[in-house]
Amino acid sequence: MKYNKIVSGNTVARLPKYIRLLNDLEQRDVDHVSSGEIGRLLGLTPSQVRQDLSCFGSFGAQGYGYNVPRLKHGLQSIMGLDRTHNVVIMGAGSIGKALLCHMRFKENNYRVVAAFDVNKELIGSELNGTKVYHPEQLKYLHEKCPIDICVLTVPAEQAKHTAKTIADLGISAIWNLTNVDLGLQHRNVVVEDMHFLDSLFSLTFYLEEAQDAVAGRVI
Amino acid sequence: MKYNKIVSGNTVARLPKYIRLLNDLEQRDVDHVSSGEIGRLLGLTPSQVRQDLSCFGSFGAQGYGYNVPRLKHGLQSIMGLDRTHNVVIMGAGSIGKALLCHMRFKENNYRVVAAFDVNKELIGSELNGTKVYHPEQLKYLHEKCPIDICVLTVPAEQAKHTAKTIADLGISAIWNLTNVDLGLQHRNVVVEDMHFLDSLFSLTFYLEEAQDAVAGRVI
DNA sequence: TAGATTGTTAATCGATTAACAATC
DNA sequence: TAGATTGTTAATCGATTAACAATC
Repeated sequence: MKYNKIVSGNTVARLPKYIRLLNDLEQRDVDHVSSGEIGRLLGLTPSQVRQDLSCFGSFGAQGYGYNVPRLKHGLQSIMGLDRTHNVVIMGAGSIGKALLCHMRFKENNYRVVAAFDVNKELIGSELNGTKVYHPEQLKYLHEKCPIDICVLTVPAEQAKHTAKTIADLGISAIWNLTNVDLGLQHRNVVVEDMHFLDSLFSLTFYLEEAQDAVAGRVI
Repeated sequence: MKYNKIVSGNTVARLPKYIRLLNDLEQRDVDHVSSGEIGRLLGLTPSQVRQDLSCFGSFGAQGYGYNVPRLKHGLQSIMGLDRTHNVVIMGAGSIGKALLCHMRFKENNYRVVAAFDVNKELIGSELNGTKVYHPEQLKYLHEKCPIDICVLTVPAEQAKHTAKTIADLGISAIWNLTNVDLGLQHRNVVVEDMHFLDSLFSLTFYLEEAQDAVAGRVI
């Protein structure tokens, strides 16, 4: 994929929101949309929308806007969502299980190849059609069927160690849901953190701030 | 809480990371730490750390740095984490259950008052010590015991409707884990989104980008 | 005291917003 | 054609980084 500009992290974080909106519009049979309308629906300025999209090429047409399916497919291709990615779940505790049952992996072109857990009662069983293995099997699985993304849902104490194992095997992406900073030294592994507690703490901060404002205290 | 400066969203997003680090340091009996050391451990510049902290007052001492417990308690107080917040879980599906079992709510001063679900088999049961009610009970519970934070883990189709109900009841914070943009009009409700798919999509983008770079393609 | 490190002011860098020629 | 809207360049705004006096 060839880009026109350097893509900022903020832009990348907005791409899924564009895709989400475009899916909505497509389902409602809207065939085209302007940057102004996209902005209105997502709380962005028209300029921002056009700047974001122009990082990846020219999707629109003057006087008309953007063709919804075309832009959607364009963005999906840019994000790699049109290719199938092999995924494994490390840790079949309740968060792992919840993801297995409720994340629309298949619909979004992710193939959940296996789950891994040290719990002997789980090993050999199936969770929503995905078989659970002992973690030491990961190496063999990866050799047989290369893993693109490891979803890390092990207990916090095992997070760093498991992450290192994954990175050492040469798996290139970790989706980290452990609320632990992995602190990996590997250059060639991409990590995306989803820290539940961090998010809840931020919410709490804003809640307190809003209540202070109502109480008339100085902010 | 009185602040020196306007606190940017980026700064707020970093506060939980400081707290996480300070907890670590406290457990290892480190009694003081410099902005340089904090920066090294979190991948920030010393300046950035000092700028962030100076939004909330003067926690440090020249030539010494920051006292770990003092800074930790200071930040916790600023974020409101030293006060107890009443929480309910809307939607006791597998994500709701996973949160009930694995989020350290209690240890972090959140009191999970109740869970709500339309599933008749769940109503009346207990999940990890939390009783499940029919959603229409929320109103009465909130009158009896004011809810600070609603955790939204209902299916996507019900997300917007449930959010509106919550906001109409006057509950001031929603932690949204539904992968849906709620689009609330209420000014006085604080929403924090945790979009699983958005996060996975961002990871996928970076993975593709990294692979393109390895393949020597132009970026 | 001398070295270390803060809090804050100034400089730089990057992201957002505005403006506008091109054109559907 | 006239109105609408793009893609891009320039202007503005905000966040990060650097510098430094104050001082533990």
